[in-house]
Amino acid sequence: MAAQRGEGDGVVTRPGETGTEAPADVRERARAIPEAAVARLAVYLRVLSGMVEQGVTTISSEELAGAAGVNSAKLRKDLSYIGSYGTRGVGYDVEVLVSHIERILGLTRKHSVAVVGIGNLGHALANYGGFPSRGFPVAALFDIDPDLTGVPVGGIPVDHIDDITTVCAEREVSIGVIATPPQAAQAVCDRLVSAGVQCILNFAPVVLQVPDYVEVRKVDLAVEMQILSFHVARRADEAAGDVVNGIGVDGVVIRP
Amino acid sequence: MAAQRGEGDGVVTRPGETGTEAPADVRERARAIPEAAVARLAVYLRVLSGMVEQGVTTISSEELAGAAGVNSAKLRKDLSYIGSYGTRGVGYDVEVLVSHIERILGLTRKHSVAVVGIGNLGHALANYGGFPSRGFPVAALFDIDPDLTGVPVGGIPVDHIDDITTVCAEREVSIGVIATPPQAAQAVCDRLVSAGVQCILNFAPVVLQVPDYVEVRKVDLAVEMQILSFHVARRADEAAGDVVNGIGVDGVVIRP
DNA sequence: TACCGCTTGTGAACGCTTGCACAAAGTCGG
DNA sequence: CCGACTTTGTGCAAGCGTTCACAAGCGGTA
Ligand SMILES: NC(=O)c1ccc[n+]([C@@H]2O[C@H](COP(=O)([O-])OP(=O)(O)OC[C@H]3O[C@@H](n4cnc5c(N)ncnc54)[C@H](O)[C@@H]3O)[C@@H](O)[C@H]2O)c1
Ligand SMILES: NC(=O)c1ccc[n+]([C@@H]2O[C@H](COP(=O)([O-])OP(=O)(O)OC[C@H]3O[C@@H](n4cnc5c(N)ncnc54)[C@H](O)[C@@H]3O)[C@@H](O)[C@H]2O)c1
Repeated sequence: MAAQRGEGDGVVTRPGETGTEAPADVRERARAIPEAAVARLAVYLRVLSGMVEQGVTTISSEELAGAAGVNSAKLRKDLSYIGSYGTRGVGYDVEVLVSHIERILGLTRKHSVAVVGIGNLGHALANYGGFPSRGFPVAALFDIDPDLTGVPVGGIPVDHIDDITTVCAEREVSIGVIATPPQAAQAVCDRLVSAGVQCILNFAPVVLQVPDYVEVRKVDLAVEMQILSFHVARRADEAAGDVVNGIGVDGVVIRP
Repeated sequence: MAAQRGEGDGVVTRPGETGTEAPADVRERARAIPEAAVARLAVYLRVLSGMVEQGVTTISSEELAGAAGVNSAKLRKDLSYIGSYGTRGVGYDVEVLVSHIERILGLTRKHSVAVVGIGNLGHALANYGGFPSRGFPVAALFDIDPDLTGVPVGGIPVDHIDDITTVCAEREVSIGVIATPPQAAQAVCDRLVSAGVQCILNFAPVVLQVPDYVEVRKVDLAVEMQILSFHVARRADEAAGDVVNGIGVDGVVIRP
């Protein structure tokens, strides 16, 4: 059972398995791409797509880094993971970069998405135009409520959860999105996995148990809020603690 | 202008500034809490809250780690950042742990939330019961659409975006949530900051520019999808590349 | 052609995070 | 009261990720 990855996670790169070390082949010098870099590549791609629309043809690492909110050295290192497509003294060709990032992220293929749980959040997701436009067509919607079955949401009729296996197979769903109440999330997850879905995006505030070969990412908004809350508290402590040499109200040093 | 933190970010802990080293005070031995640990503490808190409801009074690091999907050593280290509240040979008192995590995360105070942009996503957020129940009451809703002004959503009437400064001050909003179209996000962000909001959760797929003292976290679902897509591609390459010693179709080694 | 200035790509250092392994410390049964 | 067993808390080492700094490379110019 693999734990899912999520927002606050630090190191998530799969470590190269030691032990069965393959011979030092020349081709082995190419590196695996750190997951943190993958996440940033997706951001660069979005920024670059905007650049293309504005008619920008060339961009330097400094400019792109500024637009993406990262350090330019980090940006160059991230891009170096996918190859050397820049021109020294000039910068990067925007369209070339876009196509290479898309290739690495596997966006040359379409990835059909299924949303399970068509409540408040599920409706918003089904209606969201940002998924199809970025290569993730929403191909199926599921709910347990029989009153919803057949009702079109965002142009797609809702199927009953019991049909999940056949429908997912028919429509070649590769990504499942869980937007059910937390109590139902694990069961829904299990059904998605049985249906052959190997990538899951989970909005329910529960830790899902899945086989190792399934990739789970979670989005927990309450956790995001709590991290922000921590920073509010940190700031308050800082302000109050300045007079006592940086010691927070609870005796915990916030900034050493 | 500080870049916002988000899902895939790795190291986000503010490094202790070297140079002006304060005298080695006894109280200084306490450590700052790494941001990665803060995110996990929020998860532990959620799991522990569930335990309380189930009537569990004591839990070992092994059990809690399993329920939270992390290594038990990591869990113990995370908990050690906030103090020593376990009993050797027994485990942790669930309620004690809950209260201490809540204290560290600043949840003893209520943090009022304002949602800006009451469209598909804004409606879902306003109706979501998970925020108030975890200490984040939604105190204000804003939209630019005059037809929405005054309409109650999730029990709260929508205010016009032009009133953001006065309303946020009146209701002591400390967290702003941006759910507007991307084109409007930066302007909305600027207005929130002017209104004194120092913590922002951004759903719009844009990189926000904010002053250093403002904390931004972003949730970009398309980026999440693209990370999943990368793993799909990785897997496909792995399967295809097994015959050529782990080399992906593009010559990029996915798993060395 | 030779030089100059600019930008990329990357080796190396540094610091954070993780995971191991174990002493310390407490409980429980006898 | 003691000894065996359980579990915490943490020093330490290894692994990643970030950042610095600079040689290498390219276009433009004289
Ligand atoms: N609404 C939000 O803004 C928001 C924000 C963050 C997280 N979440 C989380 O997302 C999830 C959904 O939230 P929501 O507000 O949309 O809830 P909701 O109650 O509005 O919708 C849940 C839907 O899931 C369906 N459902 C229940 N059990 C099911 C099952 N076994 N199989 C298939 N469908 C099932 C229900 O019929 C309902 O339509 C929850 O876990 C919630 O914690 C929601
Ligand atoms: N719907 C989703 O599931 C989803 C998922 C991921 C990301 N997002 C992002 O969230 C944002 C909102 O998505 P949505 O689907 O709810 O869009 P939407 O068009 O349904 O709603 C946007 C709302 O913002 C309001 N608005 C526009 N300009 C404004 C301004 N200057 N000030 C205040 N309000 C303003 C509009 O009146 C509208 O009510 C977008 O940036 C989108 O990319 C949405």
